[in-house]
Amino acid sequence: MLGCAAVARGIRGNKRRIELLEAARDCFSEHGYHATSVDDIAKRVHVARGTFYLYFADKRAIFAELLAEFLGRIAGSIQSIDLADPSRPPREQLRANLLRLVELAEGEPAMVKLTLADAPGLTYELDEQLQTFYAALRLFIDESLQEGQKMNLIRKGDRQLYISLVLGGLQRILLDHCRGTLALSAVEVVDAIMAFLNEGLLA
Amino acid sequence: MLGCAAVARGIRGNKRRIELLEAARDCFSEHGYHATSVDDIAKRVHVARGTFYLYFADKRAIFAELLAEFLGRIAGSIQSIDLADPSRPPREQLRANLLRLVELAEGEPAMVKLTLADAPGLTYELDEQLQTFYAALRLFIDESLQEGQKMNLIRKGDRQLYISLVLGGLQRILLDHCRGTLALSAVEVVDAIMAFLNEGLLA
Amino acid sequence: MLGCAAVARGIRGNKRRIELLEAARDCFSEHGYHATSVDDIAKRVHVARGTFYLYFADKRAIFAELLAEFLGRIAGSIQSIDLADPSRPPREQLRANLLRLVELAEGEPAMVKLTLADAPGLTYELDEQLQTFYAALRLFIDESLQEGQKMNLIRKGDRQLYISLVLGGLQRILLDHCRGTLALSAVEVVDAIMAFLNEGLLA
Amino acid sequence: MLGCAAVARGIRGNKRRIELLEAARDCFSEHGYHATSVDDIAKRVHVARGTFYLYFADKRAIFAELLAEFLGRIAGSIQSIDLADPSRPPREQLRANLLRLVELAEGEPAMVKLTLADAPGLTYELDEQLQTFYAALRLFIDESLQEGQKMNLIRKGDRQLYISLVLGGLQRILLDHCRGTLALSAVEVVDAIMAFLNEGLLA
DNA sequence: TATGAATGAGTATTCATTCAT
DNA sequence: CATGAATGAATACTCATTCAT
Repeated sequence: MLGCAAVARGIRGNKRRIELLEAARDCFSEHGYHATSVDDIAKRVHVARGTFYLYFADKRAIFAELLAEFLGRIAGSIQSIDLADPSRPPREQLRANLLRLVELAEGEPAMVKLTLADAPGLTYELDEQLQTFYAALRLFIDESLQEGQKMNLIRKGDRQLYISLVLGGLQRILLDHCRGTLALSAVEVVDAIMAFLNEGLLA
Repeated sequence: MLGCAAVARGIRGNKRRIELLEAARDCFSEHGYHATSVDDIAKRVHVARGTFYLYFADKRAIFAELLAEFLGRIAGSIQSIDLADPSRPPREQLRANLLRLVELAEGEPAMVKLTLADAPGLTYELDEQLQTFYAALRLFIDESLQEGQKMNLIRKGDRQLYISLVLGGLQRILLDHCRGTLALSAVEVVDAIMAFLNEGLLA
Repeated sequence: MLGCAAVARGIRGNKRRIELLEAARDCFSEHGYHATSVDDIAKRVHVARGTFYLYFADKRAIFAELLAEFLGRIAGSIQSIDLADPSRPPREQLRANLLRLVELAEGEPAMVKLTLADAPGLTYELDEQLQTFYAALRLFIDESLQEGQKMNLIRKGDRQLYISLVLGGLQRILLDHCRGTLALSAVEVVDAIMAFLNEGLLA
Repeated sequence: MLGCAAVARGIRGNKRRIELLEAARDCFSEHGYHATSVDDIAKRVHVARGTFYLYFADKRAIFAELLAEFLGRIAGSIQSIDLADPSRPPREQLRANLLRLVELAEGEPAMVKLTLADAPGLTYELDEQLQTFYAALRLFIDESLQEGQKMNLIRKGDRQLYISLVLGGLQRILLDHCRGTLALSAVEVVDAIMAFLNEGLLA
């Protein structure tokens, strides 16, 4: 879990760090950021409060690190679509992207909740962190859509609105999927999204 | 006599209540729930802290009331679609619903932010409040979709997933629209959504 | 006591402020700055911890205010020596200055201890505050000495060293006088200092 | 054999002790006692925190030891004045004492600051330590003055006050001299003090 | 109705000190 | 001798809430 971002402080120290990160992730996602005290996190690892501060500057720091790490994994799961590759049609590549995303979310339901439901509006700095990520993501998607529109793979229309629509829809689906509200497999989710993108909702 | 006096007080009292509600709405949307103190709200109305508690039980109460009132207005703006009315085809009715929603949001950007970005994950009780609303909304939409699928107006497929997708997309659009990120008029936004629902994104 | 520097917050509030200032002065002088907690100060006034923060931003603020107020009173007790006034010879004026100083100190033994023994080396900001005061004081004395040297009222020699010697001696005397170590009256103390300035120590 | 090993350890251990003492002296004089953590001291010697506690019981202990050592050296630099020695007139002996003191201070500016500016008001125990030293010093000076007064070498007057005045003045001069505020050589400083003691300040 | 002084529970954070390795 | 991870007591500070006026 939690990738292998932090390597400092030797192997022992890193283990404790990761324990704390996982405990924080679970506390935050169960009770929210504000309702979680540093002591809650420390207690969950059976460690004294002071120990927490050996590894993280403060409460925000551990949240920011959780967030940064997960946003990084999300970014890593998205691959640029190669329109020229004859062996992999664009729709296949898009589908693969969606599938990786859904599977990543499935494996980290707590982080999905933190990232999509709790993080927005927590702190100015955290919001910055998120805005930066989303701005980059939207830019990336915008360029892909523009390319697609040129090649008539994507319908004409306001791309920013399309992005909002798709991004929002996808976020909601990931959240609901992780919560178990949607009783579908990853593949079924992706297929349904693809169908929607292909034909819309109205017959 | 007493009655009259009481009513008079009631009316003035109501004015104060509304001032406080508006002040709270603006404080919350500007700085977030936790970064807003009861004193901030009271000061914005040029009233003492104690006065706040004459009108609201506590801080959560005023947020809950703001939320309930706005969710009520959202619910009120959505009209059931009458499939039998020959003078108003279903798509027209759906379009009208969306337009009312977008215009409602346009008029209350602060409440849109509070409802969609800040409220989730604030408190257990607030989450309950939201879940209840969304559950009812989803149920309502689900029934409409079911009806529409029966009559071949809506494509087959997992309705819950469709709802998540559309709801999430719509929420994101409302948020971005209120933030001014989307440089479109209400009608243009609605048209684009309708186009998406009609044909999807991929050409 | 404690002058009338703060007038804000109405009469009631000012009373509480002054109570807190006096409590802080006594706590600090009895146990030192670091060994005094905000709670100690509040308890001494039979008031809750939070009340302290209604009147002072933090612990340093109340110390800084005590110090500033007392340094102000010291400055106010020192009068420029008018060499031209035939009715009041310079020595008389110097004597009067010293007497005012000793009497001021006698009335505020706690503040003497805080200012002379505890304040130096507490905080960077506090040190600044003191340095500024002493720099101004030394400058003032230096000008007086220079004038005196011109008129042959003061012996030639390095003025900065003289100032250090006299200032240090005076501080020590004030401290010891307030502690009761010196079993003398204010007038006797002043007379002895004057004798020393006149003739030195060695016969 | 064991003895030799123990001594060897003792010698190395002593080296570490001294390194720690010097590091502590510099940390304390740079940032003050409270702003210096045990870790700061240990880090300065490139040693782990735990190592500190192999040599000193706690933080106060190392400060107390620094202080005791320096007070000891001060005491050692002061020689009893032999009034009977015809080859060395009393003023010469006094002058020599002052010169030794100023030169000692010049060589240890950090300790001068610690002893004169920081130590007073730090801890009850430390204050005791200082009071004991000063009491002994004052007693010693008092006896010398008494002797001097008997022989008409010292002016009549309250000896305790004289001591306060001279001690305070001397302390201030040593501090300012170490800070470089006084732009004089050790000899010049001593000469000025002697002139002051001889004739006072007023012409 | 309105006030605002007072409350005190709640938390983040620091750091001297210990101890297993 | 040396380490440094772990400890947890100690404290400053915030802020929702109350209540006497």
